[in-house]
Amino acid sequence: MKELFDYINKISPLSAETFTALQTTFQPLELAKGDFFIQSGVCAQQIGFLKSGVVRAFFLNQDGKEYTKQFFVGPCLVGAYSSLLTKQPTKIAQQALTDCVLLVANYKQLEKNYDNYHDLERLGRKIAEKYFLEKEQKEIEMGLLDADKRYIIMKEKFPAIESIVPQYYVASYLGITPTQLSRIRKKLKII
Amino acid sequence: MKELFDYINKISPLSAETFTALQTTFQPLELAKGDFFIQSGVCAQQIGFLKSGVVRAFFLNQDGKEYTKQFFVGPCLVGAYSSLLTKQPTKIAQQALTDCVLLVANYKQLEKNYDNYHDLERLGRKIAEKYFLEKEQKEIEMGLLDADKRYIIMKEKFPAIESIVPQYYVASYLGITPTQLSRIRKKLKII
DNA sequence: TAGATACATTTACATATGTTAATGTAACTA
DNA sequence: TAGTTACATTAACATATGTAAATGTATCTA
Repeated sequence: MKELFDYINKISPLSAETFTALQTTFQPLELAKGDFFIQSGVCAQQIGFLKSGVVRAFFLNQDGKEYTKQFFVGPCLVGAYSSLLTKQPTKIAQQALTDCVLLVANYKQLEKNYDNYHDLERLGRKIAEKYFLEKEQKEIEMGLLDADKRYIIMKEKFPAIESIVPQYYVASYLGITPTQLSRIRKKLKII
Repeated sequence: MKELFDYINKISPLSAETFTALQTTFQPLELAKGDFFIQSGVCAQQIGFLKSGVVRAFFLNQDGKEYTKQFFVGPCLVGAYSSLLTKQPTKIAQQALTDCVLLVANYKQLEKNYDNYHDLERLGRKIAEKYFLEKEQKEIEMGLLDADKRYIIMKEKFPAIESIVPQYYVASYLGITPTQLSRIRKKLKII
């Protein structure tokens, strides 16, 4: 539980009282490699704190084409955030790429506490703002940069990712095919 | 001021008291077509409520290439949100594409009120969450869809946009060149 | 060790998109 | 009205990326 406390406090500090109220709603959970934290099509109910492991969030369209939205590398929060917010079924699935250790909580229960704990509401705001900043960054990259530049940026952000996840997931994160990623890697090696 | 009140209440209702406190920080502002609400490179200080008019937010990279992140069609909020959050100079400029009527407020002053008014903090959370949802949607479109599909989606979302803004801004919103947009339009007309 | 499995790379060709420059078109202006 | 300005379209060619299939390369397993 200390890891969660430390992680949260870096985003927005909570009073001891608030954290105690929060604490009781979190339960331990373990995922084996390949397990889903959440499947596409269901309404998200849980938010998770990923203590260790790697999870990928991905979108699968009607043609069977996948887009890997994000890699979560613990410690961080996981969960189908947009589904939690909208109460609609999630279009984005989240799957463990390695064995994972988590703490999970029912999001509705957390939300209820917003009324009683102003500092928790602030945490909620800070988290939403943080997520917005991340999304905006990636949006700019996708709109403005070629895949090879996006690849370089990704390697700076997650230097180890290629040794953890298969190359076709990396390609899908970049919005390209494994073939094209192969070409880019080759090109960058030569340069 | 009523328009602002109505707009905000749809996102998250405020008490009369909170809204009164808020109200005093907003001042009227008019922008002529072509004016900048905020220039790239400066620290954003103001958040604006766009009563009427169209503003575009865009990113300009070192090569002089532009990416139009967003069209704001009033009534809605404008402002370099990421710069307001991070207190760093904005990389994203915002420019009036038509004459605009706004109410503007100093963001720091608003932020101060977060401490005193829980419902304002909630509004801040709801706005951040709303922005996140929009960004995530666009991210998926950019990662998964061809430009012609993105064009069709954009037309559904802003049916009038092409009659308001020049075509090269639309192209830049889609992450393509005017040339390519011209081809897509032609293709879609034939089909 | 031989085969199977899972993934990565390469090849050949097709399509989407970019670049540059020419041409078209409408609205404004002297 | 003729020229100018601002923008859109088109043309010709180059590059980035996709698709499908073959090949390469580890690692696992019987």
